[in-house]
Formats: sequence, structure tokens, C-alpha cells
Amino acid sequence: MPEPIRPTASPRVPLSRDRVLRAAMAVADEGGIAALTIRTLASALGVKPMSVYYYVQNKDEILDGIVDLVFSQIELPVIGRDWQPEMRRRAQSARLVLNDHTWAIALLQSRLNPGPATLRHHDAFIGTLRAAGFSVELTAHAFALIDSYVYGFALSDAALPIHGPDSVADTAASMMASYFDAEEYPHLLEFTVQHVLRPDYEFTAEFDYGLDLILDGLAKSAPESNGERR
Amino acid sequence: MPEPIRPTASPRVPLSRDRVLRAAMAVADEGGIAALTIRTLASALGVKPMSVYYYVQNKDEILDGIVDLVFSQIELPVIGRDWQPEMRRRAQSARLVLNDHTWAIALLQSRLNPGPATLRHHDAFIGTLRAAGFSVELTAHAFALIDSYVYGFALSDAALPIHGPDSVADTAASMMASYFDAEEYPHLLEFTVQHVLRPDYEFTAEFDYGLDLILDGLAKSAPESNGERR
DNA sequence: AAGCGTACAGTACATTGTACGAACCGTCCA
DNA sequence: TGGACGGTTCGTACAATGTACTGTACGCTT
Repeated sequence: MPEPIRPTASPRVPLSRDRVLRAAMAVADEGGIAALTIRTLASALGVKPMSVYYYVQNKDEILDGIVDLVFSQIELPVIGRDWQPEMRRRAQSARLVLNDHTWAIALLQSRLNPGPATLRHHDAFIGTLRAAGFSVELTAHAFALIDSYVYGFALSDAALPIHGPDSVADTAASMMASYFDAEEYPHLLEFTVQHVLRPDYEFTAEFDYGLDLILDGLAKSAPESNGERR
Repeated sequence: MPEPIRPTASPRVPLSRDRVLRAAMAVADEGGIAALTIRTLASALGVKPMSVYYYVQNKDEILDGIVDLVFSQIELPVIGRDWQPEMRRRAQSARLVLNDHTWAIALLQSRLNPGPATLRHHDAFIGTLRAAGFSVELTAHAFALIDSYVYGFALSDAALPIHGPDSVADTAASMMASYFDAEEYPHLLEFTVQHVLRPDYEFTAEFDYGLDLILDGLAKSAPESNGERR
């Protein structure tokens, strides 16, 4: 008889919706969102494809689920504390998390069903500003502005062809070779040579500049920061 | 014999790479990026699936192509003019264009091969700031900041479940019904009721607030705006 | 022991991208 | 006139994917 092999004494932890989602996230982290198929997911879990459908209605639910998992990793701002450092901390955390799971950025757009972690996140964000005395209107402004910047930065960052250890210079040089031959893009060329090709260039360092500018700008419209309202 | 039907005397304009890309864009506009398959595209062009492969290598090349088509629709800033109005105009144009082709936002991330329109766009952007006396470093800051905001805003906007004529109130109400039962998200609830549910609420109106804040912030570090440097 | 619900697996099918080669069709030389 | 040729389009086929439908093993209650 074919004995049911127990590989290295694993206690055969049973499947669960949570395990399915975590495995899905791991697969996407490893090979990108395109690598996340029901079959790869099932094999990562050590089961057959159709078994995951016992815990999930369809693949869309998996995508919704892992987006919410990503949100759950973002540090929440603490309601009641000074809004500016809290906003900065959560923005930086969000950037780091989205950097670790770049596939999530594109999903943000298509997934319209926020999960509990996403709602908690938004609630803390809004709550922090309201507790700091922001009006509803100003809170709306800040929400749209900060979130757009954070998501957009993560999007731009992920879209840069300079990730992994392949030298930036290589990439840029090949770009130049293919596109800049006719010097049709003089300013882009100058910019690339004088800035992007610098050995210490790091796009992510740009993040803080914009974040500070935005928070400073909001501070001018914000109430006094020492907790007193009106 | 089966006569070859010529539908309404069309002069049988021949296929071309350009027609393929334009048709692909039209299909994506109509049914979303998921509706863009080789078969739907071919049928929109009135040919058989494999015929489009004479003009493109593979589907990825189509995706790269339509992203570049989108960029070609964005109004370019004019190098030499006052940077601030030019930046504002191109940012607003970009927002409108991305709003008309929301599928392009997610593609921005995955498409790493910029086309000529994209490069022209970046060149004009950088050139406008450099001509206004911006240093390379400040140009880099402005580029990252403005582009992140524009893309991020388009992303956030597209992610809102309030598009089409379905009333905002309906959507928000159903959200509340499903999520806010236990009043687990009090601030989000208050925000939704007091702001999002307002009949005249328009998320897109938030765009100008953030854009102005960003441009104002940059202006403080920019050289004098009357074209004189140093 | 009988029955049953939970958790997984097997099989099958429609849809997708695309490789490969054949078929069409106008143009040019004989 | 005819035949060769090269550029364009099509037919067929296959592997990968999501998932519907059905089957089955195993623990628990009665």
C-alpha cells in the first residue's frame, strides 16, 4: 500500500482561510502576482488545486484578502498623539510595506472590497487628524493628499527599472543606448547623466522630501498642534 | 459561392501596428483591461486572432504600446514658459487622461519599457523645470513629488467605488450596512456621513488642493520666477 | 453499526496566449 | 499569359489557467 508520507514530522496543520491567504501572499512576494495561480498556491500549501476553493469563493476573494493582509502590516497612527509625527510614521511604514509587496499597488485599484484591516487603517488615519482638531474638510484634503502621494510614490518606485543588484548605471546606460541616440531627449539625457547615474543615487530618498513638504503645507492650515482646539 | 461581404463599403483600410494599438486602447476603454484579449482585439479589427501577431511580437508589446498611447495624450509643459502654470496644466491634463483610461494606472507599474511619447513627456517635464532655473536636485525632487501625487491621485480615484451614475449615497450606505454595524470604525463612519455622503461631494475636487499645496511648497525652494537665474 | 457532515481530491471544460505552417494576393519578370 | 515571389492573413493546435461538478475518506453523533 502507498504509505501516506508525513514529510519531516510536520504535525499536518490543517488548511484554513488564513493559511490560504498567507501562502498566497508568499507566492506573490516570491514570483510576482502573475505567479499566483490556483495551482501554484495549492502546491505551496501541499494540497490539490480544488481544495483551496473550500476556503475561498474564487480567486478574486484571494486578491481582496491579500490586499487586506498588506494593509494589516502598515503601522497605524495613534489617535490622540501629535498628528504630524504620527502621519509621518505611518506614511513611511506604508511605503516600506508597499515596497515589500509591490504587486499590491496595482491591486489597490482593482480591489474595491476593503477588508477589516483596511477599514481599521482608514479609521485610525481619520481619527488621528480629527483628534488633532482638523475639520472634516481639512481631513479630507489631508487624506487624499497624503494617501495619493504615498501610493503614487510606491507606484513610481516600483516602475523604475532599477531594482535588484543590477547596477543602476547598466540600466541607464542601456536606456541611453536605445533611446537617446539622436539626442531627441536632451533634458532627460542630462538628468540621467547628472543625477540618476550618480553612484549614490537612491530614488527612495526622495520620499522624505515630498512627505515633509506636504506635512509642512498641511500644518499651515492645521490648528495649533498643542492639543488645544478652537 | 459565399460572397465576401464588404460591410458598408469600407475601403478596407489595411491593418497596421498603429491601428492595432488604437483598437486595443478602445477595447480596454470599453470593457477594462481584462476585456483586452487577442481574440476580442482581433474581432474589433475584423480579422482573425493570429493576424495581429504580424504587427506585434506578443501581448506585452501591445500593453507597452497602449501605455505610450496614453502618455501621448497628456499635454506637455512648454519649456521656457513660467514653470508653475505649465506644471499645473500638465498635471491636470495627466489626471484627466488617466481618468479616461483608468486601466493604464496599473500598467504603469508593470510596463518597464517607456515608449517615445513617454520619453518626450519626461523630457518636457524636466526641461521646463531646468529652464526655470531649478537645480538638478530640485528637479528630481519636483519630478518625484508631482508625478507621485498625480499617479497616486488617479489610483485612489479609480479605486473609489463611486463611479458611474450609481448614487454615492447608495454605495456608502451599503458600505455602512456591511461594515459599520458594530461601530468598530467610528471615525470612518463620521467621515463618511458628514463628508462623503454629502450630495455635492466630488473626490476629484480634492485634486487641486493638493496640487496647489505642492506647487506652493516647491515655489519656496525655486529660483525667482521671472526667468532670471542666480 | 449506521449515518452524516467536514475537508479534501479527480475529472473535465471553457478561455487565454501563441507556435507553426499553410493559404491568399498583388506585383514583377519571363 | 503565366509563373515565381514576398508580404499579409488565417487554421489548427497546445499548454496554462479558473473553476463547476462529482466523488471519497474520515471523524463524530446516535
